[in-house]
Amino acid sequence: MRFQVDPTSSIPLYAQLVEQVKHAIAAGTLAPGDTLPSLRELAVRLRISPLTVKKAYGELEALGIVATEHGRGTTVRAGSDAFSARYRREALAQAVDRLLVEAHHLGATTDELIALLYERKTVLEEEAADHV
Amino acid sequence: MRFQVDPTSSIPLYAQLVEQVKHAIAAGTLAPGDTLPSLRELAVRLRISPLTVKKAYGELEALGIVATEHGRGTTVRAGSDAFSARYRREALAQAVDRLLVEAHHLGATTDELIALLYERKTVLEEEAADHV
DNA sequence: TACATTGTTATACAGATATATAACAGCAGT
DNA sequence: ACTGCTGTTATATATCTGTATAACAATGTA
Repeated sequence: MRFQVDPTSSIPLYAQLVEQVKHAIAAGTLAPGDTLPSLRELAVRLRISPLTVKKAYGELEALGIVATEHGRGTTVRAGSDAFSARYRREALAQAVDRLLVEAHHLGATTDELIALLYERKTVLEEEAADHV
Repeated sequence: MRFQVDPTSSIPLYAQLVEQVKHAIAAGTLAPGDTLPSLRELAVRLRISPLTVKKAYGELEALGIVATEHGRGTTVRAGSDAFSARYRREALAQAVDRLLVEAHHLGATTDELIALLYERKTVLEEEAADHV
Protein backbone atom coordinates (compact mmCIF):
# COMPACT_ATOMS: atom_id res chain seq x y z
CA MET A 1 0.00 0.00 0.00
CA ARG A 2 1.17 3.48 -0.88
CA PHE A 3 -0.29 5.71 1.78
CA GLN A 4 0.31 9.41 1.83
CA VAL A 5 -0.96 12.34 3.87
CA ASP A 6 -0.95 16.08 3.43
CA PRO A 7 0.06 17.89 6.64
CA THR A 8 -1.14 21.25 5.23
CA SER A 9 -4.68 20.02 4.68
CA SER A 10 -7.37 21.10 7.10
CA ILE A 11 -8.48 17.48 7.17
CA PRO A 12 -6.90 15.74 10.18
CA LEU A 13 -4.04 13.38 9.35
CA TYR A 14 -5.76 10.43 11.02
CA ALA A 15 -8.95 11.11 8.99
CA GLN A 16 -6.94 11.15 5.77
CA LEU A 17 -5.51 7.77 6.68
CA VAL A 18 -8.93 6.34 7.47
CA GLU A 19 -10.24 7.43 4.07
CA GLN A 20 -7.28 5.91 2.26
CA VAL A 21 -7.68 2.55 3.93
CA LYS A 22 -11.40 2.56 3.13
CA HIS A 23 -10.66 3.40 -0.49
CA ALA A 24 -7.97 0.77 -0.76
CA ILE A 25 -10.41 -1.85 0.48
CA ALA A 26 -13.18 -0.63 -1.81
CA ALA A 27 -10.77 -0.77 -4.76
CA GLY A 28 -9.54 -4.23 -3.81
CA THR A 29 -5.99 -3.10 -3.18
CA LEU A 30 -6.49 -4.27 0.38
CA ALA A 31 -8.29 -7.57 0.75
CA PRO A 32 -9.71 -9.34 3.82
CA GLY A 33 -6.84 -10.94 5.74
CA ASP A 34 -4.27 -8.40 4.59
CA THR A 35 -2.23 -6.82 7.34
CA LEU A 36 -1.83 -3.07 7.52
CA PRO A 37 1.63 -1.59 8.13
CA SER A 38 2.64 -1.52 11.78
CA LEU A 39 2.11 1.70 13.71
CA ARG A 40 5.79 2.53 13.83
CA GLU A 41 6.55 1.56 10.25
CA LEU A 42 3.79 3.70 8.79
CA ALA A 43 4.64 6.53 11.17
CA VAL A 44 8.22 6.58 9.94
CA ARG A 45 7.16 6.34 6.29
CA LEU A 46 4.71 9.23 6.57
CA ARG A 47 6.83 11.16 9.06
CA ILE A 48 4.00 11.42 11.55
CA SER A 49 3.54 10.20 15.09
CA PRO A 50 2.72 6.53 15.76
CA LEU A 51 -0.10 7.84 17.94
CA THR A 52 -1.71 9.43 14.90
CA VAL A 53 -1.58 6.13 13.00
CA LYS A 54 -2.97 4.43 16.09
CA LYS A 55 -5.87 6.85 16.12
CA ALA A 56 -6.66 6.08 12.48
CA TYR A 57 -6.50 2.32 13.04
CA GLY A 58 -8.64 2.71 16.14
CA GLU A 59 -11.26 4.53 14.09
CA LEU A 60 -11.24 1.76 11.47
CA GLU A 61 -11.60 -0.84 14.18
CA ALA A 62 -14.57 0.98 15.70
CA LEU A 63 -16.14 0.88 12.25
CA GLY A 64 -15.64 -2.88 12.12
CA ILE A 65 -13.44 -2.67 9.06
CA VAL A 66 -10.24 -4.00 10.61
CA ALA A 67 -9.29 -6.03 13.66
CA THR A 68 -6.31 -5.30 15.87
CA GLU A 69 -4.53 -7.89 17.99
CA HIS A 70 -1.91 -7.00 20.54
CA GLY A 71 1.50 -8.11 19.29
CA ARG A 72 0.20 -9.30 15.92
CA GLY A 73 -0.87 -6.20 14.05
CA THR A 74 -3.96 -4.83 12.35
CA THR A 75 -5.68 -6.86 9.64
CA VAL A 76 -8.59 -6.28 7.28
CA ARG A 77 -11.66 -8.14 8.50
CA ALA A 78 -13.48 -10.79 6.51
CA GLY A 79 -16.81 -9.01 6.54
CA SER A 80 -15.29 -6.11 4.68
CA ASP A 81 -16.54 -7.50 1.36
CA ALA A 82 -20.06 -6.37 2.06
CA PHE A 83 -18.73 -3.10 3.36
CA SER A 84 -16.64 -2.78 0.26
CA ALA A 85 -19.49 -2.91 -2.24
CA ARG A 86 -21.74 -0.57 -0.28
CA TYR A 87 -18.97 1.85 0.56
CA ARG A 88 -17.75 2.03 -3.00
CA ARG A 89 -21.17 3.04 -4.25
CA GLU A 90 -21.72 5.60 -1.51
CA ALA A 91 -18.24 7.07 -1.72
CA LEU A 92 -18.49 7.50 -5.48
CA ALA A 93 -21.94 9.07 -5.24
CA GLN A 94 -20.76 11.45 -2.54
CA ALA A 95 -17.69 12.43 -4.55
CA VAL A 96 -19.81 13.09 -7.62
CA ASP A 97 -22.29 15.07 -5.52
CA ARG A 98 -19.51 17.21 -4.12
CA LEU A 99 -18.37 18.05 -7.63
CA LEU A 100 -21.89 18.80 -8.85
CA VAL A 101 -22.58 21.12 -5.93
CA GLU A 102 -19.29 22.93 -6.36
CA ALA A 103 -19.80 23.22 -10.12
CA HIS A 104 -23.28 24.59 -9.53
CA HIS A 105 -21.88 27.18 -7.13
CA LEU A 106 -19.37 28.18 -9.78
CA GLY A 107 -22.08 28.36 -12.42
CA ALA A 108 -20.76 25.58 -14.63
CA THR A 109 -22.97 23.57 -16.96
CA THR A 110 -22.93 19.79 -17.09
CA ASP A 111 -21.50 19.89 -20.59
CA GLU A 112 -18.65 22.08 -19.43
CA LEU A 113 -18.07 19.66 -16.60
CA ILE A 114 -17.94 16.59 -18.83
CA ALA A 115 -15.54 18.30 -21.22
CA LEU A 116 -13.33 19.37 -18.34
CA LEU A 117 -13.46 15.87 -16.92
CA TYR A 118 -12.01 14.33 -20.08
CA GLU A 119 -9.46 17.12 -20.31
CA ARG A 120 -8.25 16.77 -16.73
CA LYS A 121 -8.20 12.98 -17.04
CA THR A 122 -5.74 13.29 -19.91
CA VAL A 123 -3.64 15.81 -17.99
CA LEU A 124 -3.53 13.66 -14.86
CA GLU A 125 -2.58 10.58 -16.85
CA GLU A 126 0.27 12.42 -18.54
CA GLU A 127 1.52 13.73 -15.22
CA ALA A 128 1.34 10.26 -13.75
CA ALA A 129 3.35 8.92 -16.69
CA ASP A 130 6.02 11.57 -16.10
CA HIS A 131 6.41 10.59 -12.49
CA VAL A 132 7.32 7.04 -13.45
CA MET B 1 -26.35 35.61 -0.38
CA ARG B 2 -27.32 32.31 1.16
CA PHE B 3 -24.33 31.27 3.19
CA GLN B 4 -24.31 28.08 5.18
CA VAL B 5 -21.73 26.18 7.18
CA ASP B 6 -21.45 22.65 8.49
CA PRO B 7 -20.23 22.56 12.12
CA THR B 8 -19.60 18.81 11.92
CA SER B 9 -17.18 19.11 9.01
CA SER B 10 -13.47 18.80 9.71
CA ILE B 11 -13.01 21.87 7.54
CA PRO B 12 -12.88 24.95 9.79
CA LEU B 13 -15.98 27.15 9.75
CA TYR B 14 -14.03 30.22 8.68
CA ALA B 15 -12.48 28.26 5.78
CA GLN B 16 -15.93 27.14 4.64
CA LEU B 17 -17.05 30.75 4.60
CA VAL B 18 -13.98 31.82 2.62
CA GLU B 19 -14.72 29.20 -0.02
CA GLN B 20 -18.34 30.22 -0.30
CA VAL B 21 -17.52 33.87 -0.82
CA LYS B 22 -14.95 32.93 -3.46
CA HIS B 23 -17.47 30.74 -5.24
CA ALA B 24 -20.17 33.39 -5.06
CA ILE B 25 -17.82 35.88 -6.70
CA ALA B 26 -16.72 33.36 -9.33
CA ALA B 27 -20.37 32.58 -10.13
CA GLY B 28 -21.29 36.26 -10.28
CA THR B 29 -23.67 36.06 -7.33
CA LEU B 30 -21.41 38.57 -5.62
CA ALA B 31 -20.16 41.39 -7.82
CA PRO B 32 -17.51 44.06 -7.20
CA GLY B 33 -18.96 46.76 -4.96
CA ASP B 34 -21.37 44.41 -3.23
CA THR B 35 -21.26 44.50 0.54
CA LEU B 36 -21.00 41.31 2.54
CA PRO B 37 -23.27 40.78 5.56
CA SER B 38 -22.03 42.45 8.71
CA LEU B 39 -20.07 40.36 11.19
CA ARG B 40 -22.89 40.25 13.70
CA GLU B 41 -25.67 39.68 11.18
CA LEU B 42 -23.96 36.72 9.54
CA ALA B 43 -22.93 35.36 12.93
CA VAL B 44 -26.54 35.34 14.08
CA ARG B 45 -27.78 33.83 10.82
CA LEU B 46 -25.22 31.00 10.90
CA ARG B 47 -25.28 30.67 14.70
CA ILE B 48 -21.55 31.08 14.97
CA SER B 49 -19.33 33.62 16.68
CA PRO B 50 -18.77 37.03 15.06
CA LEU B 51 -15.06 36.40 15.58
CA THR B 52 -15.26 33.41 13.25
CA VAL B 53 -16.89 35.54 10.55
CA LYS B 54 -14.24 38.17 11.18
CA LYS B 55 -11.55 35.57 10.65
CA ALA B 56 -13.07 34.57 7.31
CA TYR B 57 -13.37 38.18 6.16
CA GLY B 58 -9.82 38.84 7.30
CA GLU B 59 -8.60 35.94 5.20
CA LEU B 60 -10.46 37.27 2.15
CA GLU B 61 -8.97 40.70 2.72
CA ALA B 62 -5.46 39.27 2.93
CA LEU B 63 -6.14 37.63 -0.43
CA GLY B 64 -7.10 41.01 -1.88
CA ILE B 65 -10.61 39.83 -2.71
CA VAL B 66 -12.52 42.17 -0.40
CA ALA B 67 -11.84 45.44 1.38
CA THR B 68 -12.93 46.19 4.93
CA GLU B 69 -13.50 49.69 6.29
CA HIS B 70 -14.07 50.41 9.94
CA GLY B 71 -17.71 51.34 10.46
CA ARG B 72 -18.73 50.77 6.85
CA GLY B 73 -18.51 47.04 6.29
CA THR B 74 -16.76 44.61 3.97
CA THR B 75 -17.16 45.00 0.21
CA VAL B 76 -16.05 43.00 -2.82
CA ARG B 77 -13.11 44.73 -4.48
CA ALA B 78 -13.11 45.95 -8.06
CA GLY B 79 -10.11 43.85 -9.12
CA SER B 80 -12.04 40.70 -8.32
CA ASP B 81 -13.09 40.33 -11.97
CA ALA B 82 -9.67 39.09 -12.94
CA PHE B 83 -9.60 36.95 -9.85
CA SER B 84 -13.01 35.65 -10.72
CA ALA B 85 -12.13 34.27 -14.15
CA ARG B 86 -8.87 32.71 -13.02
CA TYR B 87 -10.31 31.34 -9.80
CA ARG B 88 -13.30 29.83 -11.55
CA ARG B 89 -11.09 27.86 -13.91
CA GLU B 90 -8.73 26.70 -11.20
CA ALA B 91 -11.49 25.82 -8.74
CA LEU B 92 -13.33 23.76 -11.33
CA ALA B 93 -10.17 21.97 -12.42
CA GLN B 94 -9.28 21.20 -8.82
CA ALA B 95 -12.77 19.92 -8.09
CA VAL B 96 -12.66 17.68 -11.15
CA ASP B 97 -9.20 16.48 -10.21
CA ARG B 98 -10.36 15.58 -6.72
CA LEU B 99 -13.14 13.47 -8.19
CA LEU B 100 -10.85 11.77 -10.70
CA VAL B 101 -8.32 10.89 -8.03
CA GLU B 102 -10.98 9.55 -5.70
CA ALA B 103 -12.62 7.60 -8.52
CA HIS B 104 -9.26 6.15 -9.45
CA HIS B 105 -8.68 5.09 -5.86
CA LEU B 106 -12.06 3.41 -5.89
CA GLY B 107 -11.30 1.70 -9.18
CA ALA B 108 -14.01 3.39 -11.21
CA THR B 109 -13.80 3.86 -14.95
CA THR B 110 -14.47 7.16 -16.66
CA ASP B 111 -17.58 5.75 -18.30
CA GLU B 112 -18.94 4.71 -14.92
CA LEU B 113 -18.18 8.18 -13.64
CA ILE B 114 -19.98 9.96 -16.47
CA ALA B 115 -23.03 7.74 -16.06
CA LEU B 116 -23.07 8.35 -12.32
CA LEU B 117 -22.67 12.05 -12.91
CA TYR B 118 -25.84 12.26 -14.98
CA GLU B 119 -27.66 10.06 -12.50
CA ARG B 120 -26.67 12.10 -9.46
CA LYS B 121 -27.43 15.33 -11.29
CA THR B 122 -30.99 14.16 -11.77
CA VAL B 123 -31.27 13.08 -8.16
CA LEU B 124 -29.90 16.36 -6.83
CA GLU B 125 -32.25 18.37 -9.02
CA GLU B 126 -35.24 16.42 -7.79
CA GLU B 127 -34.19 16.87 -4.19
CA ALA B 128 -33.73 20.58 -4.77
CA ALA B 129 -37.21 20.77 -6.28
CA ASP B 130 -38.65 19.06 -3.22
CA HIS B 131 -37.08 21.56 -0.88
CA VAL B 132 -38.86 24.42 -2.64
C1' DT C 1 -25.13 65.67 19.67
C1' DA C 2 -27.09 61.26 20.19
C1' DC C 3 -27.85 56.88 18.30
C1' DA C 4 -27.46 52.72 15.76
C1' DT C 5 -24.73 50.54 12.81
C1' DT C 6 -20.29 48.90 11.42
C1' DG C 7 -15.56 46.83 12.44
C1' DT C 8 -11.63 46.10 16.24
C1' DT C 9 -9.43 44.32 20.10
C1' DA C 10 -8.37 41.90 24.61
C1' DT C 11 -9.09 38.24 27.79
C1' DA C 12 -10.14 33.77 29.05
C1' DC C 13 -11.55 29.25 28.08
C1' DA C 14 -12.53 24.72 25.86
C1' DG C 15 -11.87 21.05 22.59
C1' DA C 16 -9.56 18.67 18.79
C1' DT C 17 -5.34 17.56 16.67
C1' DA C 18 -0.66 16.23 16.76
C1' DT C 19 3.71 15.71 18.77
C1' DA C 20 7.70 13.90 21.83
C1' DT C 21 9.05 10.81 25.26
C1' DA C 22 8.83 6.85 27.69
C1' DA C 23 7.48 2.89 29.65
C1' DC C 24 4.67 -1.35 29.44
C1' DA C 25 2.71 -5.81 27.39
C1' DG C 26 1.66 -9.53 23.97
C1' DC C 27 3.37 -12.60 20.15
C1' DA C 28 6.67 -15.37 17.53
C1' DG C 29 11.05 -17.18 16.26
C1' DT C 30 15.89 -18.05 17.78
C1' DA D 1 15.12 -17.01 28.07
C1' DC D 2 16.27 -13.70 24.74
C1' DT D 3 15.29 -10.72 21.01
C1' DG D 4 12.67 -8.18 17.92
C1' DC D 5 8.66 -7.35 16.32
C1' DT D 6 3.77 -5.92 17.43
C1' DG D 7 0.15 -2.87 19.94
C1' DT D 8 -0.93 -0.01 24.48
C1' DT D 9 -0.82 3.55 27.71
C1' DA D 10 0.49 7.79 30.36
C1' DT D 11 2.32 12.41 30.63
C1' DA D 12 3.26 16.76 29.00
C1' DT D 13 3.27 20.20 25.45
C1' DA D 14 1.98 23.00 21.39
C1' DT D 15 -1.09 24.74 17.87
C1' DC D 16 -5.42 25.61 15.75
C1' DT D 17 -10.18 26.39 16.05
C1' DG D 18 -14.07 28.35 18.07
C1' DT D 19 -16.56 30.43 21.76
C1' DA D 20 -18.21 33.94 25.37
C1' DT D 21 -17.83 38.37 27.17
C1' DA D 22 -16.89 42.87 26.96
C1' DA D 23 -15.21 47.02 25.91
C1' DC D 24 -13.59 50.31 22.33
C1' DA D 25 -13.57 52.97 17.78
C1' DA D 26 -15.23 54.66 13.21
C1' DT D 27 -19.15 55.81 10.13
C1' DG D 28 -23.49 57.73 8.87
C1' DT D 29 -27.99 59.48 10.06
C1' DA D 30 -31.67 61.68 12.69
